[in-house]
Amino acid sequence: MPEKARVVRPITLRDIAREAGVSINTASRALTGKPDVSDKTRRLVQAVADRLDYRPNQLARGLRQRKTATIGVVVADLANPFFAEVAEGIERTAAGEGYSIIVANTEENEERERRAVHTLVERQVDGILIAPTQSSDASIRYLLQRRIPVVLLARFFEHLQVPAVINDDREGARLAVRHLIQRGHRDILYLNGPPYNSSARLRLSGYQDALQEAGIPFRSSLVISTDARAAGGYAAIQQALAAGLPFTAVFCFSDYVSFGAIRALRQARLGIPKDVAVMGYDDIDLAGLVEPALSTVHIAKTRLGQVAARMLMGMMEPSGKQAERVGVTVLAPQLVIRESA
Amino acid sequence: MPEKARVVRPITLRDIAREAGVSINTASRALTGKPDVSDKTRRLVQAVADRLDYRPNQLARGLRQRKTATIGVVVADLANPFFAEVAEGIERTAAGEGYSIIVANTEENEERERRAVHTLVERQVDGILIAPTQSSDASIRYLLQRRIPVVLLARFFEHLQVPAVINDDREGARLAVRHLIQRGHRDILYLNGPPYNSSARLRLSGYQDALQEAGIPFRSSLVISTDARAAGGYAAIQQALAAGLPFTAVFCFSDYVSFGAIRALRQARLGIPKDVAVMGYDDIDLAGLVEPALSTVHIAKTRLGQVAARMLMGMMEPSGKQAERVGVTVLAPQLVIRESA
DNA sequence: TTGTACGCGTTATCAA
DNA sequence: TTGATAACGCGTACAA
Repeated sequence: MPEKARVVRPITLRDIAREAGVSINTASRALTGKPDVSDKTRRLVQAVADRLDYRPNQLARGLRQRKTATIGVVVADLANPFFAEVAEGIERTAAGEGYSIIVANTEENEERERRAVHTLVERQVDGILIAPTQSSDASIRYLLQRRIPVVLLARFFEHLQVPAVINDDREGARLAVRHLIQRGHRDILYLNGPPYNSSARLRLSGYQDALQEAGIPFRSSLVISTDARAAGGYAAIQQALAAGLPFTAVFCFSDYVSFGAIRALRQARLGIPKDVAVMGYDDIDLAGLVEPALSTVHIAKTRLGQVAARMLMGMMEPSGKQAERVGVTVLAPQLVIRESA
Repeated sequence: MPEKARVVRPITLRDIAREAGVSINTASRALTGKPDVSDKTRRLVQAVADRLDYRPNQLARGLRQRKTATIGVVVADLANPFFAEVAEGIERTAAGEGYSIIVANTEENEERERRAVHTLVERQVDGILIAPTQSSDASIRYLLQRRIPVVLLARFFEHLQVPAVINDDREGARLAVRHLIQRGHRDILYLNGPPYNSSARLRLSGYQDALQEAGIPFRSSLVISTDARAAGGYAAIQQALAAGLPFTAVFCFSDYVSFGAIRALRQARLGIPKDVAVMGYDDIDLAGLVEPALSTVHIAKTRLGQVAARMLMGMMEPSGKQAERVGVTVLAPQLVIRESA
């Protein structure tokens, strides 16, 4: 007959206290490094805790302290290298300060975002980092109203005063398109992201800025909205080619879109950059590894995550700044010229 | 003088109870869908809760129930598309069942893994999914000893009986190398991962299997260990070329390694697959988008995450299976022939 | 069907 | 310097 598995009850402060012959209170103070504990008892308690491998229950601690050392991270798509790198920057920074992160995916879905935010609130996270689906700002307003520290990632709302860490999208697009123009292109296709996305709007402005500087008239027919994925870039190029749109260069909303676009161009037997130049945006890891190496606009993704996390942790301190006083941090984009343009 | 910001105290069950004119207990039972509550009071309580936008404190609930509906996820590198996709599969599955995930990165560092596991234990996660750094099994043994449900991701320990969801690495490598042999290659370089990694060992076996089947003698000089990153693949090829190693094909531990290898081959003016055929492993998103499109071995990454999450959630149920009875799930790899080999 | 009392494990307050 | 006591917000016996 098999022995019944003995369920090991976790060691609590009470166990430590009993074993060390002190009160629970004293055990707590000793272990949390509070003053007003004699060195002798502190060492004793510490020794017992070590021996029993005591692990404080952070649930109980959080309940009591109204502070969980947890940050909620809400992104559109974890599998997207852009967000994955941002998340990595956040995780590293948070872990360094003793914070854990709860991660939720929205897939750009408003309802999933709503649920994710509620879940995080119920789990008493100390603050939230979120790349908002911008079809609605309800979740953000909800957090503001509940006075929960929040910092937006990579996107922002013009009409809402919320701290954010973003890339200078307008400038980045300007740099990219200016580069294409310098290489002699005048018919530049722009495969943009979805219009509700703040980056998409700003990059479109940057695209227009660069054209205007060069005295090239803007043609809305050369701007195609995509879903910002590779398939979108692929489809958009096919569509452009079929429609007989005249272009010698393509500026893409993201590196992913570029990869799709390049694939479609190749299938049409167009050489890159010989026949058509291509520029991406984001500078994901693989951009420099493919053939032709992708010319693109670099965003400091881990840095973005790191800065956002630091900003949030600052707001979460007892004496931390209020959201209204934090503002928006804008990261400078950087042009990366490789082979595709 | 600025008005002092009134901190809005969160709504608790007590507030609901008072407002609805019932006891806290009744409020709780009404909201958690327990029986023994009249429809009338249930509706009343529910209405009050909705009106006040009540959010149950999951810390308190978890403390009381000894169950947090939280899964700890420990991976080597979130920014690696492989783990990012696995994580996505986990998140989706978990969220669908009301679970949240706390994510930690180890960067293959044993010490970070140790800390991550302790943190998760202290936060009372109901179970842990982990891609173990395999330089040590201490963290895994710790979890087993504490009887915390754990499922390994993509890697496993021969000497430890721990549930795991893995890819059939040996078979995958066999398929890849067999394919190269069928294309007429006999001098096949293998850029392997680090030797402590279980996948690296198994894929090496698969490589040897395929050679043996074809009666090709194994030469250890054709196996180079890399750090499984693009830079590693790049360096390994340079080294192989410099050493004058004879090879007409390269099998790589991962797609990332392939990209690095391809870059180095190109710089040496070698055509792919004309002069050298290249096969990867993983089939990350971008493998099919680059030029030449990468031939590789497909791993169902989101599926791996999904299966692992389901397995873990099964073990976490009160009547759930014990770890010893769960076993290892092996996912079948799939050969994907594109252009590079 | 409803309410009272207690405990989950911790920290904070206050008195000794 | 230490200890008793009361929370934190919720769920669960048990009694009404």
